[in-house]
Amino acid sequence: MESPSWPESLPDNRLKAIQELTQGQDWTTKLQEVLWWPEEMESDPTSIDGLVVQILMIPYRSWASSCSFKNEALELPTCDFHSSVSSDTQKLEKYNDSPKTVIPVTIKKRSAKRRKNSWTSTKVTSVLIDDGHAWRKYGQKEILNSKRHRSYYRCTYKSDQGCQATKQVQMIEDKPLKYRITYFSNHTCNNLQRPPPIILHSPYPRENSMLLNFETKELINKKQLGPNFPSVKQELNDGVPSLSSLGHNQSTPCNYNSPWDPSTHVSQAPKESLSLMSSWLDREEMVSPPAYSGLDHGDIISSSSYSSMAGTLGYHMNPML
DNA sequence: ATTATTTGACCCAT
DNA sequence: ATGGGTCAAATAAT
Repeated sequence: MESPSWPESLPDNRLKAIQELTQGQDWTTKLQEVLWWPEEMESDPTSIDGLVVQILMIPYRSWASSCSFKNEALELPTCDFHSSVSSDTQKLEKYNDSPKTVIPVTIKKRSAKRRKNSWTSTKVTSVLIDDGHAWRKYGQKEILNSKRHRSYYRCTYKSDQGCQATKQVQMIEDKPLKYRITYFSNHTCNNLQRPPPIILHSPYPRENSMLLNFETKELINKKQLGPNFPSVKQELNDGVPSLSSLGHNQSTPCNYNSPWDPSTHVSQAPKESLSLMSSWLDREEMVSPPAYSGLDHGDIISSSSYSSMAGTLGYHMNPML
């Protein structure tokens, strides 16, 4: 994975922590994809398991990487990076040694064009799946050489939080029904108005509604769980669970001297699962332009993908399962 | 010039 | 009041 260009003045351990978090964001995005479109992924359950373990290890590893600061707080310049996302519309003008430096940005007043080198991900699906994000349709157009229109969606929180995520939905076939869904840019918003999409819906919910049990690696029909199965919202605090809610239940207070080790709470993935994971990561359809890691600086901390996945994982820490 | 994409005002449902 | 869809116009890319 190619790391973004960080200021040279950042200490190695801080850079490492940043890279750990960046890697975690990338993995959670991939795990989200396999959960949203399991029929398109030839993934082995053990590879999912390994991926989950790796993701859960991220807070621990990034903490371990940064703990050599001892009494120095880990002051990642999240807000500054967030506003310094490299794009046509935002220009980084200055960055000096201090992580607290406020980076002046120039915002172009109006651009009707998406940045050329933005991250994209394309999926073809027979059902329009609720991907867990809030979208607002902002346009629809008949496309040349196609009988069917293309719909344009932007993140609901674009005005609130400046989230640049957009998606396009276009029907490409009637029989069998097929839609091409193209996502542009990662979500940078923190809002999770709806539960993470661990419950997968289709037009035929009785047949396809299911849950993924990380411990047994089995897909469970929702109806098997009965009507009292808790909703995700019960586990979330303001939609975004804290790390402590991820790693500790109520009866296990956080001990900062011995950080929670997720590998002891989730069935340990065999080493082979990591290689399996790598193999299907190679197959997945993320499309990134050259020399672009698919991550904006701001994604490292505030990625909704990470938050969403954190919610998902927190949910499955519920003893109900 | 043509086409694709985005903005912003407007309308409607809740 | 608020949120989401529609649509004409503006803007960018080719």
